Amino acid sequence: MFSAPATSMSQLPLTVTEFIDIGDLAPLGPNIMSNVTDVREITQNCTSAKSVTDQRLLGSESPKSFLDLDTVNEQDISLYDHTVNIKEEKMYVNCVSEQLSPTFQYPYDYSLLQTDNYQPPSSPEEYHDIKTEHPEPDLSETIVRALKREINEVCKTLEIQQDPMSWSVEDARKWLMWHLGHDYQTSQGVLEQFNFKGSELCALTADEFQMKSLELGKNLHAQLDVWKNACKLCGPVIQQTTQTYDPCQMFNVINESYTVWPNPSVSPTPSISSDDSSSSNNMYSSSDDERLSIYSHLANSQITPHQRRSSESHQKQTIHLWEFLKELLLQPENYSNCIKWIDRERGVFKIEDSSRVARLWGRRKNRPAMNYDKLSRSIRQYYKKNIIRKTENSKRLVYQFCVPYL
DNA sequence: GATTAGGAATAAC
DNA sequence: GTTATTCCTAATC
Repeated sequence: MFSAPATSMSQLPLTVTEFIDIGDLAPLGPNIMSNVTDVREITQNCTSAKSVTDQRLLGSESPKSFLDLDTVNEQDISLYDHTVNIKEEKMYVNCVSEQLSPTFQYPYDYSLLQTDNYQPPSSPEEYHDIKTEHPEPDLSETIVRALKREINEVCKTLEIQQDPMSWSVEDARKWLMWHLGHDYQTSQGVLEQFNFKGSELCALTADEFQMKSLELGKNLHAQLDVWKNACKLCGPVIQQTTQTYDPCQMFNVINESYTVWPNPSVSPTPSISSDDSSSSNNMYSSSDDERLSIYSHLANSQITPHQRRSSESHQKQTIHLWEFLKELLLQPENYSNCIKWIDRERGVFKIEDSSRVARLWGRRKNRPAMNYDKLSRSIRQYYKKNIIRKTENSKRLVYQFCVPYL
C-alpha cells in the first residue's frame, strides 16, 4: 500500500488537519471535537491541500467539515493513510503519503494551536520535541478509557497479554500484524525485520525501529510506546482472557476506538438474501478486511478449523446500507449530529447531515463519489422490500425502519 | 436549491 | 439473482 516515499523534510507542506478524520476523533470525546476548531488557523498556511482554504474552514460550519478527508485535494495527495494514537495528553496523527513522507507523527498540540503565531514544525523531529499541555482536564480520562477498551479488546482478539514485556515472539508478531494491517506483502517484509519477543521489542529505540523499516518503523515504535504507556495508565484492570478468536470481536474493537463498525450483538440482522450466513455479519470494511485477512494468515496455525471457517466466511461479506445506518444510529455519542432517532421504538430516524452520512457510507463502501442523491436512491430501493419506508406524514430526511428491521 | 420519487442501465458480489 | 451505484427526469418542499 505504501509506495516508496521521499524522505526529504522539504516535503512537509501539509499540516496535521488535512489528515485528521473526525470519524476517528469522535469516539475520543467531545473535548477533542470542540478543540479541533482551533486548528483552523494553521490550515491557512497550507499550500498543498487547496481545498482547506475554502469557506468551510473559515468558521461557517462545524469542525467536521474541514476535517473530513474529502477536503483533501487528491491531486496533491495521491495516497494517504491515517491513524490517531493517544499518548497521555498528546495526540499523534500518523500520516502516510506518497508525496509527503514515510510515516510522520504530528502531535496535536492544543496549547500551541490556540496561539496566534503557530507555525507547524518543519521536521518530524520538531514535532517530537513539542511539549503539550492540554487545557481540558477531562481529556486524559477520556483517552485512558478509550485506550483501555482498545487494549482490552485487542488482547482478547489476539490472545496476548497486555504487558508487552511478557510477549513471546509469536505474541509480538501478532501485535505487529495487528498494527501493520495494510497489505500482506508489506506486513511480511516488516515482520521479517522484527523477529523479537516482547522484551526485546520494547528495548528497541525509535531509530532502531526505523532502521528495520524506513517507512513504518517509527510508526510501530510509537504504537508500541503508546501501548506501553497505556498499560501503565490502565493498571491491572485489563485482563487477558482465554476467549477464542472471533472476527466479530474485531468489530467491537474498532467500533469503540476508531470508526463506525458494526456490533452484531446489538443489531438484529434479518436475512435479506437467500444465504443467511452471508447476511448475518457482512460488515467488513476494506481496511479491516485486509487486517483480518493478514491476521488470519498469521494465526491460521493457531485457530481452530471452526474459527478459521468463520473467519473465511466473513471476509467476503459486504454491509447493507440499512445495517450501516443502524450502526450510526446505535452510536449517538459519535453520530447524532448526522443521524439520530426520532422515535426509537418505531424505528423512525432522521438524517441530520445528509452529505456527511453519504460520505461515511461512501468511505465504508470505497465509493468516493457517493452522495446523498445516490444514497437516498438506495434507501428508496428498500421501500419495495419493506426494509425502510417513509413515515406516514412524510418529512424531509425522515425515514422509518419496517418492523422486522427495527 | 435540496429533497423526493422512481425508471433504467450497469456494476459488484 | 440480489443489491447497490449511477444517471436521469419530474415533482415537491
